[in-house]
Amino acid sequence: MTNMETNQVTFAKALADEHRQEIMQHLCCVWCSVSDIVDKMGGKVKQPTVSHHLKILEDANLVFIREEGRHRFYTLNQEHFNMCCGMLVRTFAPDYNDQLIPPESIPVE
Amino acid sequence: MTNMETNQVTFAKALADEHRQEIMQHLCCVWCSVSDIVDKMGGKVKQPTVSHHLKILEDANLVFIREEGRHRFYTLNQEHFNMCCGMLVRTFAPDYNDQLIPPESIPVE
DNA sequence: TTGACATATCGACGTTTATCAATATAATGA
DNA sequence: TCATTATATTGATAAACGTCGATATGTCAA
Repeated sequence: MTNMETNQVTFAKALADEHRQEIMQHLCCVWCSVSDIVDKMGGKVKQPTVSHHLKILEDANLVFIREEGRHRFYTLNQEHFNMCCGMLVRTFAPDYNDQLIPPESIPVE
Repeated sequence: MTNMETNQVTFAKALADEHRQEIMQHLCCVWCSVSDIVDKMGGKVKQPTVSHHLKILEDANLVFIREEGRHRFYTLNQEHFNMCCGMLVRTFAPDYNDQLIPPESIPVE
């Protein structure tokens, strides 16, 4: 393993495809089987392609997976997604890192 | 123009390369000429490659450019970077979107 | 005006990636 | 058991991408 890429690059690569982002939208807040996603993609891509994209999302830790019989259900891992975006902002937009304020720092009235 | 890609895909593609991310780090909070960057990359890539990467960042609106004589200075556009990350979180991590609160929504005491 | 410097562009090359048809694997129901 | 369904894997193909040497373009200094 000579050329291990960083988390931030893995994350960016996972997002760097139109169809993959559309799949991610379909998996946001919802559990879907592979064939569900194929249907939702409306013929734009075939089943093996969807499986391929899901594998990339899985390798990037961007989906949770639940196996049930012959089905495999996927949903978006929002927590990890949020964490990656946080890292990106801290790395590449440090001037804006303070512009969002964590709720616990706000005094109750 | 049949196949215009979304902002979020353009943004992700711009980040989806190890060397490009390293260049972005070198441009964060600092103005650099092209040859400055070539030097900072320590021989990993040549000048035409750096120019190529800078063009991709420029097309993604991720750098500010200042021309000065025969030099071209670049620096990271943190505001746009931050905005893109915000869009991504709203799109793909809506459950975490409320965990950070914009300052203007907080009443002064 | 000339030569050196800074950067962008071009053209070629090898690698990576997205895609699909075909097939393998595995679970289900008849 | 057997046909069907759901998904993953394989192998092939084309397109996209990163890289560099060579070169074009433009600026500066002597």
